[in-house]
Amino acid sequence: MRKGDATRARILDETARQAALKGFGAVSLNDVAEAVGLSKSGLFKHFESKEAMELVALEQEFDRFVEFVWTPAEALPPGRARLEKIFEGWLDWSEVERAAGGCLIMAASIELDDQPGPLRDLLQKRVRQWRRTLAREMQALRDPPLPDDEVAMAVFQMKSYVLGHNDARRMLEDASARKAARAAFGALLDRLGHG
Amino acid sequence: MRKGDATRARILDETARQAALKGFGAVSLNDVAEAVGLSKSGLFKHFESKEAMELVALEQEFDRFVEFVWTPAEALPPGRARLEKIFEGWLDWSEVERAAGGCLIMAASIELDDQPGPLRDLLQKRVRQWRRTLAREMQALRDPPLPDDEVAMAVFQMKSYVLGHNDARRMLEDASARKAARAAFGALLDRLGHG
DNA sequence: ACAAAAAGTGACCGATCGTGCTCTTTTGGC
DNA sequence: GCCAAAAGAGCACGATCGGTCACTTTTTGT
Repeated sequence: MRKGDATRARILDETARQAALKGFGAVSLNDVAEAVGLSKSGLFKHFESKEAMELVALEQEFDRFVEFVWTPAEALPPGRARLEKIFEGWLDWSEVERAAGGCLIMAASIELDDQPGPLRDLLQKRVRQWRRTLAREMQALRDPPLPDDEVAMAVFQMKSYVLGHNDARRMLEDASARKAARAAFGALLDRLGHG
Repeated sequence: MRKGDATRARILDETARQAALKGFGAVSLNDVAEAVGLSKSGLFKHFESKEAMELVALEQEFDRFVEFVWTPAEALPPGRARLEKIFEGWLDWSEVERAAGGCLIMAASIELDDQPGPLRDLLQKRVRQWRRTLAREMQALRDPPLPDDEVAMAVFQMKSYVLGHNDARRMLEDASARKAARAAFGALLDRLGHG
């Protein structure tokens, strides 16, 4: 069964890649199968349906995100340095990840925000979970900790800058996007720091 | 020929509605035709291809955006009040517009950012144009005007908050999204005001 | 080495995709 | 009211969609 696991992993990779590029709705089983060197029916030995395949691919993408963005930051002590590490890792992720397709999570968030189903449910669950993680890190910035609504506002702004960076970088092709995002986030931390 | 124009307008409306809901790639001529009460082939009397139809629909969506967000603000004198009006109008647009589908422009930006073609070209052109408009308004905030890079940063943050609001509102279903966006933008204007 | 289980193929299904064609109905200018 | 032109219907096309099934090949545990 080890051979099968490797194939399964390649299928999931390719699914995530194509979903980031063209959207989940536009992923074709034929294209995925061809890209991994399988026949279309071969896919069904690993997943019972296209939707099930996409669900696992999205789940795996979140795991990869956590490992890429969170795990390196976890080594640092809670506080500003850790938050900056998270932020930089997040920007890296949306630039580097999946080669040309951009961040699958952001793309899926917009594509699925009005299409009920298991994909949307998973997305909502994990994105909320990530937001709680960010809130916890924000609270570690100050002692005594910030009130909840101020933390929520800070998290809102942090995520906004990541989204803005993605938009500026990918759609506008603005080379200074990262500088702007970094400056905005730094200023946010400054404000929180000596409030 | 007036009858034809009315039908054409309904086709474009429906195309934009479905594109906002499911993405341009997932719009089906059959669905559009059915929704406007036409046969599929009837669509081709108004547009020579699906892509041409989508292109006009997107163009019209930008015109609508300008009228909805910019035109009401234009009545106010340049400065903070006008910028606040723009920002509020922008948030309204992304909440109200197209009923359930969210803002087509944001959705298309993410869907098409890596898919070359006329749709992407149009998108890029109009989004850049809108950004220049915002920059001009930001410059009117101070006398002497802000340096260009500070203006660019302010525009970056403004758009980021709109994107963040959209994400929080639609994906996270966070009822306080608007409050957070408004607070963040107000603070940005404060910083710019007495810099 | 051998059998069982897993992995993968190819043909095929009904549905739907975008699009072209011919034909009929409707509309607007005179 | 007539007539050309515009608007639209209906059908069929080749391609592709997700998915099934019977069959063959490969891998794995023993």
